[in-house]
Amino acid sequence: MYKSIMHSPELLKGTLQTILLKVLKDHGKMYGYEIAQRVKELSDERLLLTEGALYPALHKLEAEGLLKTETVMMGKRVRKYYSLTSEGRSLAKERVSEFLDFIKTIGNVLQVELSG
Amino acid sequence: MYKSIMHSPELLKGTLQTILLKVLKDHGKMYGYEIAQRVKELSDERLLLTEGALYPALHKLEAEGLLKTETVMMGKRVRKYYSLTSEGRSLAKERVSEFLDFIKTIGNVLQVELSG
DNA sequence: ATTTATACATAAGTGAATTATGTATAAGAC
DNA sequence: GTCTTATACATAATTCACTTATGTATAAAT
Repeated sequence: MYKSIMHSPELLKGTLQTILLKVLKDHGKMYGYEIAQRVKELSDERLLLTEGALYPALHKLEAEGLLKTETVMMGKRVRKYYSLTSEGRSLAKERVSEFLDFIKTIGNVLQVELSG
Repeated sequence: MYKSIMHSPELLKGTLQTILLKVLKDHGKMYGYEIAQRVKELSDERLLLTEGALYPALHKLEAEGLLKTETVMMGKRVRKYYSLTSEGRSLAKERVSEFLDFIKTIGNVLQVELSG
């Protein structure tokens, strides 16, 4: 994935950036693989980020100045830690509130109750 | 659109089918333009379905046997009414529950409250 | 010794939607 | 009476996020 177990992978489109930003906001400095694990855990195995989605998305956010990186050698293995820049932090906030607007709007159209 | 005013049009991807099925389930036999108007109204102007998204989506659902059609001449103008088949009805139900699962899962990952 | 987990990366392909066009009738503005 | 807007359908070209597939390499587990 960013796929799977969720029956409608299409629904997930557009949420990846929001998830990356918010998870980094909540958990601080993290490396790619760690983010994937955290998301898997938080989603109760429902959201499995694949490398093909994850890494390009992180690179893009970095290129846009929303994330900053720090590469660390763990023994002989490379780890690239990502954290939010100040712009990243404010975008995280914005994206989450957009997501809440989005589900409220769709909820109205679908006429469903959105209670936790 | 299926776009616009909503700041993150990306989020909308994958919800169009669900919306079409559920709106048809709730409002019965409708034609394309009418569906677009209804969605606009239900979303308080936030979801504006464009023809380029709407008609191909309806055609696809029809081709898959989820919708049936009835073409009517209104004076000299054509109107194509769509309604759910029984498979369409059951898919509508499934899609809505998938959507609820989806927002619950994403809500957990984003650690947000989803109260109506 | 072999499989699985950790850890990164990128290229080719898909498919839903966007953007752009096209056709045509009816109503409303002025 | 003409011009604009609304009604009502349709489809082709393009975009771009994500999927699928592949590649490299170390470390742990069985």
